[in-house]
Formats: sequence, structure tokens, C-alpha cells
Amino acid sequence: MPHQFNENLPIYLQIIRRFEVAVARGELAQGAKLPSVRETAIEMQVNPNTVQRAYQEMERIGFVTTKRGQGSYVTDDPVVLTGLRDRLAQESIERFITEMAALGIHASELAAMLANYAHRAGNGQSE
Amino acid sequence: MPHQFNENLPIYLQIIRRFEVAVARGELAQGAKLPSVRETAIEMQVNPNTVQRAYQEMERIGFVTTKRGQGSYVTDDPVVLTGLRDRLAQESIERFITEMAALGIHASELAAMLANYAHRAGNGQSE
Amino acid sequence: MPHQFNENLPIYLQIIRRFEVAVARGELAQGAKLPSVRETAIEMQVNPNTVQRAYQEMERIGFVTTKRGQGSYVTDDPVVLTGLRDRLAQESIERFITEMAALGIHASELAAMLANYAHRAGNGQSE
Amino acid sequence: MPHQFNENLPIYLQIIRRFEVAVARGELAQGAKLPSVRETAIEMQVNPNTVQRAYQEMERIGFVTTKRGQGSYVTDDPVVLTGLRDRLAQESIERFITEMAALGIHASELAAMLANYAHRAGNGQSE
DNA sequence: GTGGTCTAGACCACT
DNA sequence: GTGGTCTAGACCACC
Repeated sequence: MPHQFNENLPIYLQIIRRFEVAVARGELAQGAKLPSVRETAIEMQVNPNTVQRAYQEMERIGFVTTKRGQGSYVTDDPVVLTGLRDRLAQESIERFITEMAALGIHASELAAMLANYAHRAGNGQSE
Repeated sequence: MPHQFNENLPIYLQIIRRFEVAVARGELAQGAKLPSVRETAIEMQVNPNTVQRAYQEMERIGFVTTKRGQGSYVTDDPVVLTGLRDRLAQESIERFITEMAALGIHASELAAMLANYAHRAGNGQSE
Repeated sequence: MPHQFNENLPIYLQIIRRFEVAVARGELAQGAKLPSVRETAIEMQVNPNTVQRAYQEMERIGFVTTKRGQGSYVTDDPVVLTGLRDRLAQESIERFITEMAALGIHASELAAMLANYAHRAGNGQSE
Repeated sequence: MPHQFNENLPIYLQIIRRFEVAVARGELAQGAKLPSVRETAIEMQVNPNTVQRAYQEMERIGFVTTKRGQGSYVTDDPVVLTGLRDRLAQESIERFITEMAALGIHASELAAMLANYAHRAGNGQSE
């Protein structure tokens, strides 16, 4: 199955996001080898050129390096990796704040709400 | 365009979510008339039965009431409306916490990060 | 509309029951004139012969008397009328007891449950 | 014969009632497997979608649970089951009281009448 | 095989 | 005009 190409983003950007998340989560660790362009293309049922573009862009972004004839690897630079993680976190935060603002909940209230939530979850309480 | 039916949820649930958000945001205020089933069906390019199902479910959920031969309306009960808003907020929070946990950031850190973010935003600073 | 001929009973019996209920409720009072066979046939969209049979049977049962050339009337005999009322009540009770028995509730418990219900209803309480 | 679709209720509600009664009576015991949607549709000579709707509603009500690809089952939760039984009993009582009220018999008299009836039945007497 | 969703088009009841 | 129900037949996902 085409591993879900729905969300109205260019496919190559979706591929990038996919790898960004995998790397940020540590599923693809520092220095790990990415699947080949061809493999990824088959797995995602996408044209190899599209995957190629995504890989190039990831290299430009900096968290992937390509060694000719060998393949693509997650960077070894821990600064880049934590930077990636921070960027994703930042995006997540902004999305969250935007959503809550749409419901009329100000950023100033969020810290308290989260603390409250964390407390409830931590104690396994339901109410 | 069929107003975006991507995200892998049944269409009727997407329709419900759409209205839930509109109501929670106040775009559809207390007592406001919803577009007719047929109108919504045309606007979203979807079968009227699908919309019908969504409308019935919304009535069951409680934030929409229906008057035979007249149409469907957002409930007048403010308790239900704030309940709806709270539920959406709760869902948003949980999604956020899950995302952050996937990046290795614990719930306990989030409050501080948000406070930090709010502070920076308040000063118009950018990282 | 054919005033509902569904319940898998011969139509003439359904017509009888209809009148029995109307009389027992007092909607058709002692001595009141019934609509003519023809009127009832039209109103219920039924063959006049069917209505005729029902009227004859009601006369046989005793709560309706027919005066040739004038029409049919609810009996004047109060004993018959209370008898009719009692019979319908009896049927209602038996149906009720049968239903409850099917749910495993014995007749001996019913009095208490009803008292309980009447008490709650009388006080307008919800619980 | 289409297993009697007379009483002016939507078919899917009649299907629900049918199963509610069967469960409340214990004919379908705790954890028992319901016939598949298609089987029920054939047996009742009704469109499978109509049955599907009934099954989904029963799951929503809570006395049926559904396992994708396997079938639908009566809930294992005894609380839900007794709740169902109580609800049906309650409805039966209300119907009964309404009928009797239409005959001019007050709720306050019913307990005595029932006690009387139970007593007579217990002695094998007939009025 | 199971349940779940969607469409198309019909008919009804209420206003 | 409105919502409510039903049918027919299709396709999907899970097991």
C-alpha cells in the first residue's frame, strides 16, 4: 500500500518528514544507513525520482549525508541531530498552541493545563 | 475539490469533526442553523446519506438538535458547548503529548517549554 | 391513510378494538352515536362489509346497539360499559404481567415496583 | 414471511428491540455470539445495511460488542445486562400505566389491582 | 468469512 | 423545502 499519501503535501516533502520523524525518534540512529532510493521507492510505491529528490533535500537540510556508490546515512553530527529534534518539537508546539488558540485557550493557560494533565496521567486517575 | 478527504478517517467522522471544530471555535454559535443535509452534501461533494449519518451522530453526541421539516441547529445548552470545547482541547493535549513523547520529551518538561515559548512569543523574539 | 392496519389481526377485530378503547376511555360516551358504517369505511379506507361485520360483532358483544334506519349507538347500560372497561383493564394487566415475567420479574414484586414508580412520578423526581 | 414488520417503528429499531428482549430474557446469554449481519438480514428478509445499522446502534447502546472480522457478541458486563433488563422493565411499566390511565385507572390503584390479580392467579381462580 | 463505509436513488412524514 | 428510512450493490479491512 502507498503508505498514505493523502495530506495534500508534495510527496517528496512527505517522504522527508517521514525520515525526519524516524531520525528524531531515534528509530534511525546516528550514522545509520538509509534504505536505498530504489528500495524506498518500491516500499512507498513512488517513482524513484521523487525519492531521489527527497534524499537530496535531506542532504541539503543536513541530517543526511550521501557517500557515492555506498548509500545515504544519517549524519554523525550530534548537534545537527538535536537541532532536528528541536525543530520538530518546536513545530509540534506551534501547531498545538495554534489549535488551542482556535478554541479560545491562551498560551498562558497551557502550562497549567499540561501540569494538570501530567499529574492525572502520572497517577493513573481517570476523572 | 471534495473539500479534502484524505486523513484516514471515515468521511462521516470527518464531517462531524469539521462541525465540532466550527462549533467549538464559535464559528457556528449557540442556536445557529446548520446548512441542510443536502447543502452540505453538495458543498462537500459527498452522498447525502453520508452527511445524514454525520448529522444524526452529532445529534446523538448532543451538540446538535434537529427539528423535523425545519433543519438542524447547534444546541442552546451552554454546558454541552463548553463540554465539547473541553473535549476537543483534551484531545489536542493528548495528541501533543504523544508527539512530544515520541521525540523523547517527557510530559513533565512540557510546561516549562511552553512557558518559555510563550515568553519568547510575547517579546516578539525568534529563537 | 389506512389508519394503520399492521398488527396482524383481522381488520374487523382491529376496528372493534378501536371502538372498544374509544368507549372505555369515554371518548365515545354512553349513548353516543357511532359514525355510520359508510363513514367509518371511508375514514379507515376499508370495505364497508368489513366495517359492517365489526359493528354486528360489537352489537353481539353488547356495548353497541343498532337502531334500524337511525344508526349505531354506544349502549346506555352502565353495567356493560364498566364491564367493558374492566375487561380491557384485565387484558392490559395480563399483557403487562406476561411481559414482566419474560424479564424474570414475578407478579409478587410488581406491586412494590409500581408503588415505587408512582411515588417517583408523583414527586417529579428523576433518579 | 418478513418476520412481521408492522408496528410503526423503523425496521432497524424493531431489530434492536428484538435483540434487547432476547438478551433481557436470557435467550441470548452473556457473551453469546449474535448471528452475523448477513444471516440476520436473510432471516428477517431485510437489507443487510438495515441490520448493520441496528447492530452498530446496539454496540453504541452498550449491550453488544463487535470484533472486526469475527462477529458481534452480547457484552460480558453483567452491570450492562441488568441495566438493560431494568430499562425494558421500566418501559413496560410506563406503557402499562399509560394504558391504565387512559381507562381512568390511577397509578395509585394499580398496586392493589395487581396484588388482587396475583392472588387470584395463585389460587387458580378465574375472576 | 466477518463487520464498516459509501453511493445511488427511492419513498415517507412533517411544515 | 426539511430530515428519516430503506434498498441495492459496491468496495474495503480484518481474520
